[in-house]
Amino acid sequence: MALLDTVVMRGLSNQGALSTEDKAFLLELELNPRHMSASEVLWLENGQADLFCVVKEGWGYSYRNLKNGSKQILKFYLPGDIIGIRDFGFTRRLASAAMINDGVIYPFSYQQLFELFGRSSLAVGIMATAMRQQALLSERLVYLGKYAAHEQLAHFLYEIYLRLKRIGAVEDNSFLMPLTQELIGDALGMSPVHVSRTFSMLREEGLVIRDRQHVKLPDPEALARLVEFNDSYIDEFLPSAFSELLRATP
Amino acid sequence: MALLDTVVMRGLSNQGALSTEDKAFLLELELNPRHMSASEVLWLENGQADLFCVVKEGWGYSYRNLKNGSKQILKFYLPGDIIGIRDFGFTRRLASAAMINDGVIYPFSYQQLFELFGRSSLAVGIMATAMRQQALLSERLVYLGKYAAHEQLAHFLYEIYLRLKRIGAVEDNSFLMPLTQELIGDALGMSPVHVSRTFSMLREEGLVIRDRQHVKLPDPEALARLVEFNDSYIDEFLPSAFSELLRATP
DNA sequence: CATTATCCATAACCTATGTTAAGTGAGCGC
DNA sequence: GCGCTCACTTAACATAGGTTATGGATAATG
Repeated sequence: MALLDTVVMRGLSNQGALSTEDKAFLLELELNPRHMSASEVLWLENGQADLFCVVKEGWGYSYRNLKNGSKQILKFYLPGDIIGIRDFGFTRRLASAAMINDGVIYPFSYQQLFELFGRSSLAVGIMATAMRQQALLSERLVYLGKYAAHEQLAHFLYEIYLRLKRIGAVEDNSFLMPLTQELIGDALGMSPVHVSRTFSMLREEGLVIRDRQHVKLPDPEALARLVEFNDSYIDEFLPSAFSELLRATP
Repeated sequence: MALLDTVVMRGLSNQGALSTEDKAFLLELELNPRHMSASEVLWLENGQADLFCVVKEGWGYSYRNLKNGSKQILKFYLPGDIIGIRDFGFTRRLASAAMINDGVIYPFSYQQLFELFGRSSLAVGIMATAMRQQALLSERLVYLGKYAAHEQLAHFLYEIYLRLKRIGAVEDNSFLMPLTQELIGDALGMSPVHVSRTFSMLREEGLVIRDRQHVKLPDPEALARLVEFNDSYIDEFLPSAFSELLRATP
């Protein structure tokens, strides 16, 4: 029962929180264990997201390949860890995953996970929202790790731009951003002075016009190109991933 | 119906995925809106984690205060965002949260969220696992943002140490770590050369002994002090947070 | 209107970390 | 045993970004 070997589950089980039904359900969930060899890829970025795995033996990791040829590792997975719930709520993988050394994993389908949430698509929605937040966090981590200040800031502004656009708070490529440069610095891990420098840089390149809280991106697409913005993680119409599942489970 | 104003929920609703029961449940969930003024704190790190909020108006942010006096912002929250599900599954807050400007928020209790998951503490377990992953991610982000290389590496090693200890893979303060310095560099956003330099530094200080994959931490507590490791996010016996809830909802 | 506090821009200087390169030792195939 | 390759170490040099400081807007306050 691989899922039971998960740290949290083991805790729940010890406390008697898992009902007999729960345990029966877990057994039902179980697919075949899969033996993996070192460096074997579990899935690639943009691949179909339809399952997650419990790592039984060996180490794995998830990572994003970057435009400059390097990669940013998001997380190492040790035995007992669950790999791949990150993408629950998305149709495609946001990051690749691979093994480091030989190991054994137990795959579970999202479909099964979905059934687990029972009748409430509300619960699914909450879960999806949480995963979407995590996606934003991961993306920021990637930029913190490997990109230069002007790329980070461009990425940050573009993200805000997209998120505001979703809720109709962008007009004529302009929006209100009630942040001081100090706050932005605290978010991007850079000194306020350098935030200012970097804003000046972007201004000179005609990418960002800013007057206090008023921000205008004259050419959002240019910004997006600069940072190779992968908007699937923010713009994807999440629930579509569920509508299929909903159809499958009447 | 603030929760319905959430991006994901709106999507679900549009697609007719929400049943009448779901919607009734949502209505029931609703507490009173709360008017917040600029800079007002929603909660502090280590405070009790018992609710989350939907931001209706204004901007908010979550952040961690760092030992060096600065802070790392984890996320900005815009209208329609949910703030505070991050801590679902923990008893205490892992990060503080505050408003940036004036606004309105709708609080919801974790208790209600818990009921939403219905009879399945399995679902709760999955959710908690996901949140725990996010906590690790946040912690890494904090270190990427504001700490020097040797602090980052020390933190990384201590995290691995704790995680391996949980699953009984540490003996006599030693463990097997099948990572190259290049992989570690890809995780910490630093060049492999600097990983080597930094390992040398930690070795000279007697904090880390390493021979290829064999790692020994002669004095784990010293490492923990060096990085002010907040182990609540990794070591907390998560399900205890639920046992109360379970008792409350027979 | 005067005063003060914020926020921001720019400059000069300093340091941590990236880059490139060369050398060492362990493992492994031949 | 010989010559690979791979992982690591150390050194010399380059640079992005931190730090400190100063001045100038703009907004808040009396």
